[in-house]
Amino acid sequence: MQDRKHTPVKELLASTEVDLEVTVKGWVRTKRGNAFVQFIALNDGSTINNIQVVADMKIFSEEDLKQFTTGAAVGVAGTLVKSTGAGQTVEIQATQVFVYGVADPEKFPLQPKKHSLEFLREIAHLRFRTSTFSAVFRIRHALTFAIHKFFNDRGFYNIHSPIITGSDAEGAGEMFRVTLLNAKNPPLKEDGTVDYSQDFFGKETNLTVSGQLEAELGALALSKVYTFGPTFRAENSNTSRHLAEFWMIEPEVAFADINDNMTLAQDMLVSVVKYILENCEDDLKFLSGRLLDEEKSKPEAERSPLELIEKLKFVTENDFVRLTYTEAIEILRESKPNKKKQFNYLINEWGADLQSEHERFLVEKHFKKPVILYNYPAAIKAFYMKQNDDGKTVAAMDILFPGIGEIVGGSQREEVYEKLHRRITEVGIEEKSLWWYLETRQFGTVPHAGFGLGFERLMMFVTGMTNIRDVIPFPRFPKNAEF
RNA sequence: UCCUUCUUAGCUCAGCUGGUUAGAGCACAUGACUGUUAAUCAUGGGGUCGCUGGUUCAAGUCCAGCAGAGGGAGCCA
Repeated sequence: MQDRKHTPVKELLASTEVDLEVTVKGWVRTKRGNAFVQFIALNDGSTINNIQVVADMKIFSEEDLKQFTTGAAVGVAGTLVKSTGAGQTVEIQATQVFVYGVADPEKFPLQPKKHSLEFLREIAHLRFRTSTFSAVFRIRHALTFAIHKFFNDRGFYNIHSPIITGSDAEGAGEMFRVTLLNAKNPPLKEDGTVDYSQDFFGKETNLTVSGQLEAELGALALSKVYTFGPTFRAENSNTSRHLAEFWMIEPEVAFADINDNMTLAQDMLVSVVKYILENCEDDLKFLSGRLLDEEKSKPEAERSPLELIEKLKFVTENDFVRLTYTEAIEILRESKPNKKKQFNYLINEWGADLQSEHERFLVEKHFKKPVILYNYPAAIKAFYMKQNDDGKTVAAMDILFPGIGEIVGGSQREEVYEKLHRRITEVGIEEKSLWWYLETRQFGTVPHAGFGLGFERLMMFVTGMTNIRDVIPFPRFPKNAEF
């Protein structure tokens, strides 16, 4: 049995031929039956669907199947036949069985029943074995592939930006320090502060919070590049939308402005969602059903008006709304919740930062579709963004998705040396820490633009999972680095 | 970090205004049943009621602290 070649369950289920001798290897999901015949639902992760193994108890003894319990790893040889039962088209009439690894039913935590996502998060080493998580992680693979495919098809080059960075000026959030210095007794400088010149890199280093600045350097030679890698934020964020370690996609394009940037982001989102709709139908159907079940327990007002697949199609079939920050403020100021003072933060004047409740209102109530907001007040945005001619806004854009909020944040970058330099001084960043970034504005600078897409946020949208900790295999968040 | 809710069997939960031996469903074990679809039916075992302290004749239940989790907010992707 061990040396016998086996066929993935996915292929067996798709087979149009029957009466074939086949071998299958996988994990037992459930076993049921009686003294005369036993049915085993077997899954090998190649698909969400199980194959049914039928064991005629005239051939097998009870002892043979005793270890075929939920979670056990087994091999089965037999004949692929048309099923006489209702739940499946084909099944395997077993002639030989083998147990690779037992799973003591008294101790194996997964049962053939619904478990809470919170419980499964505590056993992340086993949650791959559930239908929900196998579906989520198959989709995670497909989405990764679709993103690389989209950029490759468009002539982008993938850049590997560094994970350990010596730059502390990205300003995207708190960083994780990378050091080999003795925490109890670090070398000190004369003024009593830690002397990082004696550390491994001879300077302070951290885990990256963004690959954007490095991507810009690549774009100013290769024209179109993107990064797709892990990023780290040491923020004490305890929400269902934040992780300490997450994956980000950051394209950067030379000779491009804010409008090109918005178009690229929209095209990318539509393209990858389409890819998932076309290639992950079974998994999407399962997740959609799961979501419907979950929503049944919610009050009607909180339920989503569209089921998962409809929601994805809605994105691929409708244009995103584009409007400026200024227009958004007008809409919000005149909105019912603002006039009735239902917002926690009322919108009174231009310049206010938009809160989640405002973004939600625009996306979920007012437009009811993805919204791209652009031309934000300079005061509430990062130093590297292109300063518009009006003297008060920058060419920044955010894409807001229903249920998730900000999924993309990007901008045209400031390519004029003097303007960038002035802004860096204004916000109080040490100029010499960004000498290399500034220097690109002195040698062959061009207008360029890019954005950052939170991969896990996109995963949440595509899978309908509502907690970001459930769309990454081993989530990292405050007080948790298990596994 | 702030607000709020929660923590009872392996899992999902019930346990009212404190009152004798803490319940259910699923899972598990045993038995029954000739094709099941998270099979069904019967019987059975299984709990230091998150941790520490307090109030009380009496605490799963009330109070305080701590820890963890959920939801919301801030920061953002």
